[in-house]
Amino acid sequence: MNNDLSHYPRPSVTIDCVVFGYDGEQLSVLLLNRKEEPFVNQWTLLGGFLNLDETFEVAVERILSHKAGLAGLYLEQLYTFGGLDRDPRGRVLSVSYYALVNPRQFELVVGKMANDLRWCSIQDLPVLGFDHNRIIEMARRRLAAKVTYQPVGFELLNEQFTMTELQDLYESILGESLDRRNFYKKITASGILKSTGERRTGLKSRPAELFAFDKTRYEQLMQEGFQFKI
Amino acid sequence: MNNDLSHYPRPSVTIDCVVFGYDGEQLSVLLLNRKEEPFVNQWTLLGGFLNLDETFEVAVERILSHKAGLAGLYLEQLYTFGGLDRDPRGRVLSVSYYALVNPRQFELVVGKMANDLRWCSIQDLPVLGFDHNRIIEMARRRLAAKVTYQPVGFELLNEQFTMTELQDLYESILGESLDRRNFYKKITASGILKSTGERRTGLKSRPAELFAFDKTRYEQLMQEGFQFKI
DNA sequence: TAACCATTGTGTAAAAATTACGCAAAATAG
DNA sequence: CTATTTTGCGTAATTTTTACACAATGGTTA
Repeated sequence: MNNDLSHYPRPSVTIDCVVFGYDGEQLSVLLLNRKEEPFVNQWTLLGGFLNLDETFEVAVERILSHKAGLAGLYLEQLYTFGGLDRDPRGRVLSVSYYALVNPRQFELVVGKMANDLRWCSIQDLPVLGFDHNRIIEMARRRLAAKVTYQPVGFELLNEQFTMTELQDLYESILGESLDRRNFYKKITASGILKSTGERRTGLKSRPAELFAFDKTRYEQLMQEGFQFKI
Repeated sequence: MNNDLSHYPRPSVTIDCVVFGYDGEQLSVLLLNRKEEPFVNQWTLLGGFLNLDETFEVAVERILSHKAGLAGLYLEQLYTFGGLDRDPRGRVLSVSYYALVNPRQFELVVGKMANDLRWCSIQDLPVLGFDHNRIIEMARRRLAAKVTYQPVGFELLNEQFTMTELQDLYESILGESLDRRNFYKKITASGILKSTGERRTGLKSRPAELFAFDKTRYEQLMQEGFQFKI
C-alpha cells in the first residue's frame, strides 16, 4: 500500500447483489441464510467483501459463483449504501448490484459458508439482515423503471417465449396490468423480436407463436437513434 | 475496529462530486486545480477521502464547504467507480455524487489545499486527472435524463425566472432546441410554477413574466399520482 | 364428430398528446 | 412614429395511446 493512502481511514467494503429471477409466475429474489454472525440464521442478500485486486463486477461474479453456482448473469450497479450503522461490526459500505437470471437455466448450489439458499417472491419477503430490505426495494423500483426503456426483461425468460409470457413478466415487474393487444402491437412494432416459426403447443387453446429477442437488430436500431419504450 | 472486519482487505474510498452550475448561458462544472500529487497542477473534480464517522452526504457537504465555500446544495448519488488503476496511489474507490447550484448565489472560496477553482463549460472540458472526465460524462447524461422526469432544473436558476430562461436551461442540459410555445404550454399546464406577478424589465422587448417553482404544489401533485415530464 | 371454450393474432375507431406553426401585444431603438 | 424583438396565447395537423371487436386455432367435451 502506498504511503500517501495510509494516512486516510479506510472503511470495509462489501458487494451485495439483488438477484432477480422469474419463474413464469412471479418476480423473485435470491436469498441466503447466513451461517455466521452477524445475522446468523437470518436471510440476507448474497454478498461478500471486495478484494483489492477485483473490480466490482469480478467480485459480484465470484460471489454469485461461490455462493450460489451462478455465472454469466446480466449485472448492473444499483447504488452504494453507506449508513453509519448498517453493519453491527463497524463501518461497512455496500456497493450494490442487481442481476437478472432465468432460474430454469441454473441449478442452485448452496456454498459451504451458508445454511441455505432460496428464491423468495418479491411480494412476500421476510425481514432481512442489514439494510437489505431497503436495497431490494430500491432494486425493484430501478428494474421497473429500466424495463420501460431498455429491453432487459429477456434476461429473465427462456430464449424463446410467447408474447403472453413476456407480458406476464412485464406485469409482474411493473405491478400493473397491460392491454394484451396493445402490448402485442407495441412489441412487434418495435422490431426487437424475431419470430422463430415455432409455437407453444400442449396448452388447451390456440398455440402461441414463439419469439426470441433479436439482439443484433436491437443494437442496429439503437445506432439509428431508436429508443425502446413500453 | 471490530476484529471480524480486520480480516478483510479495505480499499481507500473517496467521494467525488460533479458540481453543475448554470450562468444563463451554458451548463458548467466546477473544477479544482490540485496543489498535491497525484495530478499536481491538473484540473479534477472536487473530492476527498471519506471519514469513517461520516455518511456520504455529510462528506460531500464537508468537501464542498471546505474546498469551495458551497453549502446546502441539491445532491444525488451518481455511481461508484472501482477500476483497479483509477488512482496511481493504489486501490481507491470513488463514490460519486452530483450537485446542482446557482453560481450567482455563492462566492467561490478556494480552499488552502488547492491552487485554484473555476467554472468550466461542459462543452469545453480539459483533460482531467483520474477518471474524472468519464465521471462528468456520466453525470451529464444522468442530469439530462433526470430533468425530463423530475423538476430539478430550478436548483440551477434564481428563485424567479422567465419561461425563456427556464427553456434555455433545458436546452443547455438536453443539448437540443425546443419549441418555445410548446415548452411554455407544457410547463404552465403541469401546474408546478406559480406566477409572481412581477416581470423581467430592462430588456429591449416585451417584458416577460417571472415565475417561481411551487414546491408545495408539486409535492401535492406527486401524491395525487402526477408525473412531471418534458 | 361437432359444439364449446380459452387464448391468440389482427384490426379499427375514439381520445389524448405532440408537433408545427400564426399572430397580436408589449416593450425598446432609431 | 415606425421598425424590431420577444412574449403570451391560440389552433390545426399529425402522431401516439387507449379501448375495444372479432375471426382463427387449438384442445375439451358432449
